[in-house]
Amino acid sequence: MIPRNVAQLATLNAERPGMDYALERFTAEVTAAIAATGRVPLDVIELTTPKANIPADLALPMFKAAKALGVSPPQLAAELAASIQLPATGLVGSVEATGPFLNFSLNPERLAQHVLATIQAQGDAYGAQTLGADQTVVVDYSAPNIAKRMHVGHIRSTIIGQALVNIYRALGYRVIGDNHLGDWGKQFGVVLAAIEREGKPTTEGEVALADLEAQYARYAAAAKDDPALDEHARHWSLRLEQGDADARALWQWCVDLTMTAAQRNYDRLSVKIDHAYGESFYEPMLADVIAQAQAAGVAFRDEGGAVVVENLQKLPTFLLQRSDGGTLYMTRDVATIVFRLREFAPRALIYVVGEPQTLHLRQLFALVEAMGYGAGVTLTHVAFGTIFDAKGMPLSTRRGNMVYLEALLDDAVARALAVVEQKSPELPEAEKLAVAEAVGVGAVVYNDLYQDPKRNITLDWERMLATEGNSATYLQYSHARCVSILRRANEDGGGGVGDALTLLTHPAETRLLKHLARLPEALREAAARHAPFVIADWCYATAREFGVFFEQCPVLRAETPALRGARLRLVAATASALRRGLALLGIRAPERM
RNA sequence: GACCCCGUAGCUCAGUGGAUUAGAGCGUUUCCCUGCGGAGGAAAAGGCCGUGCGUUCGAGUCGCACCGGGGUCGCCA
Repeated sequence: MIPRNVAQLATLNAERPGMDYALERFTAEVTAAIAATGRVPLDVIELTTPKANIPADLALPMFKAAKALGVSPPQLAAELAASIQLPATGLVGSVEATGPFLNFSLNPERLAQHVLATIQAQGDAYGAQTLGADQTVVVDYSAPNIAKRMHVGHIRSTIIGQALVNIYRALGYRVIGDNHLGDWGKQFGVVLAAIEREGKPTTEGEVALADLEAQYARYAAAAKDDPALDEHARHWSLRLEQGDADARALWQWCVDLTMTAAQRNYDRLSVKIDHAYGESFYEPMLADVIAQAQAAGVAFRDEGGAVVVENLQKLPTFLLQRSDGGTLYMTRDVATIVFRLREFAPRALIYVVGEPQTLHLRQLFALVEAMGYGAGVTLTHVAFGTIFDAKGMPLSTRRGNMVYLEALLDDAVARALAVVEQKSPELPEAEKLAVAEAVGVGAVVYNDLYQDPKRNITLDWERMLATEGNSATYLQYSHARCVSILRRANEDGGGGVGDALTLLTHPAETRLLKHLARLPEALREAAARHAPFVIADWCYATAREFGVFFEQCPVLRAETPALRGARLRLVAATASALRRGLALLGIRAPERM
């Protein structure tokens, strides 16, 4: 649904007023100039971005066109280079034939003017687009279990999901985040029975949740040897499903306790989820789902009484209802999709769920389609890999190596605070704490977002909390340096003279400007691939280019006041854009650190 | 047994069909503070892109088969 081809994008952008980013305009100008020659059929114009070692910003490979015209690619390239007319005041600086390629370069002066004006005008919204206007996307993410602490199993869904929400919003989509709480099913009966047996924990917050987990574990262990306990737990879950007031009240108490604790984690992670309907919400719709599936002929009741779905797109057989009449999470997931389609009329439904659930979601999507709900909506599973401990073992409560989200954040912040104390002892205490919070939490978030979500992650404290290289800290540090320069410029009495942005033609300046200009494109790619790491990559490349610029181009002591003014504008834009990129990932950017 | 994901530098990762040099970071070895924040910058060394066939003018990228790692497969979520 999101075009990937650059030429397509140029066309698309031209049709959308209000979108006039430098690289899109550059591409449109190049496309128009090529078309104007009348030599190349429009349908073979496929512009590509040359590799870094090629001194050009856009290339037209001539292979296809040359074949169609019966000439050699280098010959056609040379011919076009000689005859093409470039707009005099546009962003295209030059065109050159290099072998079988026609290479186009940006005009540095006009690029500088365009990019800096855009970033300054857009501020915190830099990169905003209208691509998704009038289209709704529902993102299903986080999904903690009620009466339990959030652990590393939820952190990936939460962080990746929120980044995707931010990215889609930036593209203009109406995005609805839904927290599909694990608050139902047979296991919740055990929670209630355990509380009945041992009483509500008198502790608070995460500690109370830990107590509930312990109660749960004791009850489950006892029930192994005592069928009566198991039966009692089942009875509690039944009371819950039938709306028993006491059961419902106790359930609500658990939900409130869990969500209050979760909210503190969400606040620290800059996570805000629009809804939290949870599995329980769909209870009244389940009978209808089962009936519909049978009516549609995709499910049938077998001899044992279970409702079965088989031979669906060659997928393994699965159940929609247990033989004892109970429903399954598949049943609730179908109901959830039906509800979301009716309630939000989305164009796409995105599930940010772990890779082990791939088969379940394939079955779910196939079933929903077979029931006739597939039209006009794209169902996507953004599968993320598993987190292992330093020894490569899966994390589990039983194994005793489980890592809980709050503890993880606290630990990361404590370590960051030690670094802040060492590097910046002059900061006020309150600011030290704030910086440590941003740096520590940022490290945890970035550790999850800097690479493809599909990959498994091995928990490595040293790497996660790295303060150099491709790390959150490096990005935050780059931002703080920008702000520092701007602050000192103000203290010196003013930002410099005028806005002679055409002076920004030093190679380091031009490279930085080109990277800044790429954020809109990075946003589209990140959305199309459901891959926040594209934004992380952009942030990192920007910080690196700024680092080079910082070494090579003095700002406050620039050769002339005009150049100083222009460079200050570039620094301000870098700070703003970097802050924007980090915000998309849910990472805060302190002014000092 | 079937299906899904992964395999690129010692380690962690980008590279989603096109240019005689496959890119980063960490680690290793060297440099750079009489210039704005050294949580920086520059340089070097380090690769039969898991293996083998194929498709193509061209394959890290596409197809098939193997090998290695992770995962899933009717009454849990």
